[in-house]
Amino acid sequence: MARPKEFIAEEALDAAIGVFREHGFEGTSAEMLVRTLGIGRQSLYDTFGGKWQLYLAAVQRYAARETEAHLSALASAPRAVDGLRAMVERVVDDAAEACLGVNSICEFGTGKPELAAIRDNAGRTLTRAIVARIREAQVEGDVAPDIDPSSATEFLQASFAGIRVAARGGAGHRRLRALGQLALRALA
Amino acid sequence: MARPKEFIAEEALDAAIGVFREHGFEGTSAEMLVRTLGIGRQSLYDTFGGKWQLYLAAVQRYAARETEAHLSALASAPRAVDGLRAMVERVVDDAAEACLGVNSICEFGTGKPELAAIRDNAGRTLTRAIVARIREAQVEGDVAPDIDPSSATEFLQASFAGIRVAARGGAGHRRLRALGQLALRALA
DNA sequence: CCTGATTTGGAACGATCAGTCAAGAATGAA
DNA sequence: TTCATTCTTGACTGATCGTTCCAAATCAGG
Repeated sequence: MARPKEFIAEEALDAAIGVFREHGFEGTSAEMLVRTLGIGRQSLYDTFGGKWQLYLAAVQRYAARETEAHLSALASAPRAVDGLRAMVERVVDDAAEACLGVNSICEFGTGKPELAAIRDNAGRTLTRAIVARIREAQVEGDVAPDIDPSSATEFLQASFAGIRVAARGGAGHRRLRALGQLALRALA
Repeated sequence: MARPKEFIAEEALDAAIGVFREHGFEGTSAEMLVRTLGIGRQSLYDTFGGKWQLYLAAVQRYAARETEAHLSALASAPRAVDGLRAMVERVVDDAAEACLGVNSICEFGTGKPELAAIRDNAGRTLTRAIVARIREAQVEGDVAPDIDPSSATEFLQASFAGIRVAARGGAGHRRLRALGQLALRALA
């Protein structure tokens, strides 16, 4: 039909995730994006619409990837508590890179409905999966029966945010692991 | 000798804290500051030096206030564990407003040494106080003896960050309280 | 009352911002 | 090959950024 694009939109999106997670939305300029994505200015605007839309798309993609990684770890062991532990350990191991989710929450809070909607949608599936796994672990005797599974799930997710903020603040892998272990201890 | 200032630097700083904690550094413009602080542009630059220096001063002052509030809650009860609980509950109660500390960590990470230095200095005193109170609580039998007090302290601080991120993401007071309770449970 | 010192507010600065335009380059279909 | 269509490139836009300059205003000391 006509000239094909010289880049792959998804790869560009991945590069955009890398910039936004490190510098935030306001801290990222259009020129940084053009340089990092390796595409022309006009291509960027033609393909993604603008800086804000690109940001939303990046958060969306990041949330999907992150959810998948969480679910995968969660299901990686037959015993529920081992799945929970694997999920925590993956967060610890990957915490060296800033989390775009935490970043977007801190930067915009609940002020941008479109952004909050992306986060909520991505979080729903994960939340359900964690709740289910905690219930399992309660049946298996690895999580205290008096704990509300929903609260425990929110606690784990908050702990992930805490671990990631700590990592962003300079905490090393050793300390992060201790944080993860203590978070799990709260459920025992 | 000459014309006195028409504003009080510390009050202006408090106003600056209010703007920065809500919009971050990059998200705050000089005009927003001028309007919110209620002082002239030139007065702002004469008094504080510039946007970045004002930000550093705001973080500094915020860190001092926050540290004091933590220490006060920590010492508010004779029994150590009650002091720890009071500290957690204060964080929960004040989480409706964004935390400038968490914000600055998320926005800049370890990239700005001057900023990291402010945080580290403010954190040192608090960390020592929490460690001491946790040791006390261990002696009193309220915190498990096999827990490393330093790790537990870092865990509590990370939990504060988690609670604050959750609040910024829209979690209500009820949920935040559950997070705080679970964090304390990890120490028992 | 002056006079020297300092603050103040508004205009203005160059730089950079996100976003657009136009013209050339590259493609597939006819 | 030719043509219509799309993509790419780089110059360009008005707006806004943080910051500075300057003149008027306001004080304290003599």
